Amino acid sequence: MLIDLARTSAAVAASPARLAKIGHLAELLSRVEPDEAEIAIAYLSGELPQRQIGVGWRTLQDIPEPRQVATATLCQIDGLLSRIKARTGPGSQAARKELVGELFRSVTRQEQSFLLRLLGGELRQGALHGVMVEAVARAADVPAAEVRRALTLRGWLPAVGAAALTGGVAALRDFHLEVGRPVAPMLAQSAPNVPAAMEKLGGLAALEWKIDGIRVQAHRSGTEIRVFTRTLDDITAQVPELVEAVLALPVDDIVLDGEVIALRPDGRPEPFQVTASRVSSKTDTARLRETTPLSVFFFDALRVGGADLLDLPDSERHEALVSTVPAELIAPRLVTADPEEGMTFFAQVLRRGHEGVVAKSPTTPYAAGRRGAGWVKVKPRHTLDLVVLAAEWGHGRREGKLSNLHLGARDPRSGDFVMLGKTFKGLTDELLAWQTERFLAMADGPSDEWVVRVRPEMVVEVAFDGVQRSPRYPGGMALRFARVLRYRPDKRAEDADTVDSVRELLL
DNA sequence: TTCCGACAGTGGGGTCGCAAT
DNA sequence: ATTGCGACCCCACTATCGGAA
Repeated sequence: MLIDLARTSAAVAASPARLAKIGHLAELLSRVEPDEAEIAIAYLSGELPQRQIGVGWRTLQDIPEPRQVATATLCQIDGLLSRIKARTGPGSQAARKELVGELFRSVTRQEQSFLLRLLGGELRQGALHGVMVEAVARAADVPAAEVRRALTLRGWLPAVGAAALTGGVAALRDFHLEVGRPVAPMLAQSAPNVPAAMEKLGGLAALEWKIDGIRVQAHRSGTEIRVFTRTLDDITAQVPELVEAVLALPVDDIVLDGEVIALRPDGRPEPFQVTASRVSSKTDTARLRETTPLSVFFFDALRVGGADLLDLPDSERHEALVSTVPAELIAPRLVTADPEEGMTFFAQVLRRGHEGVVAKSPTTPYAAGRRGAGWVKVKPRHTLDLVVLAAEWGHGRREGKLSNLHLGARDPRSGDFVMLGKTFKGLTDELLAWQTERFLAMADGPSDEWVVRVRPEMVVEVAFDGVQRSPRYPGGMALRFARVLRYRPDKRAEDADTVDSVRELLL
């Protein structure tokens, strides 16, 4: 029953202790029917078996009154969500809205609350994937490592969890790396500079170009090629250059990890926006590849010639990569234990216009789907002193606190401030409390339900990765990945950085 | 007893496709 | 032709729990 999940979710949200959350989830899983296990695991880890159904925050406004008695089963809900997803074409928005209304009319208030959070993509119960893996392990009475291993190879926890509940360890061992079925890619931690990254790895490190493009996982079985993104979406049709490159390799059973990027004729990278536009365009690919060709840089091999390499150390996987893929398709790499040499390599990468480096431990296996300690990325960081123009009320654990800051640079000609973007990052609870009080006292001008405008007096030091062209902001530029470093009460607005100094970074 | 790895949460800018206006 | 929504590309950072040291 849906009500069982709603109650479990509420209990999970109410217990701060992770072990207690795991206990609640495992208890539910231990009494779920086999044919509904997959749905239950998906919902309670914040996912839908349909993945996306075309319903977002807007469609979830104006929810009808609930009913009094809970009767909905998981299969009924799942069926309705599939019908919603299937609605496409003219009239589909109204049809979806109607079906969403039907869905919410058929459940109680507590179930509505659960479904709202689930469909809105914000479960807010302090448990998603990571906690659910532990809960599955406990409910199925199998080691969590076995669940994680199967998940690595299958990429979809509801399927793995359902198998564990019905078939135990034996069923989990049946999962293998399958060519054509994507594996959750390994992610990197970060460090402020190359020596720090190398120290994290224990000295010896393989440094590779960090390319500012789109992560790709390329599968080939015979002459069949499939290309997947970080979230395991299939983008094969959008990247014909990559398909041809993989088809030209001498091995026909292979899984590679890499990055695609649009390069200019001189070999320097286009801005990320250009690559993103090219890769997400589904029409006119033939013409686009003439004007904006894609290049690929592979940096890992998960399978070569029928052999799974996930558990091998990085150095051996890279050897396999080098022996199968031509050098011009591989991210340049330097193995060194010398921080000085590492810094030189970093400087060279930046001079060529690329984003930074990823330092890798030569000994670590491929930690699929995890932010493994074996990979550490390093990027340069810019900072500016900007002026707070407004602040937005936060959500969730930031409810009642002014959170998201509107940032402006000084325009020396007009004396006005030009907005360059927003940030909510880098703020501690203490800082959130302080700025809420402070900005309410500084409030000025028209404020609405979400935004409190303030007198442009408070200077804040902001770190960011770069400046990009913006179709949205008045100065035509915006900061990428802005985050607060600290407030500068010692500075006045007149001391803040100007739009001219920001524009210089746009080059 | 302290340290630190892993997770969840809180949102950022930009782009596309599609349906509605 | 334009606008709004949903989905997805890139992402940083803090708080917290609980096992490791």
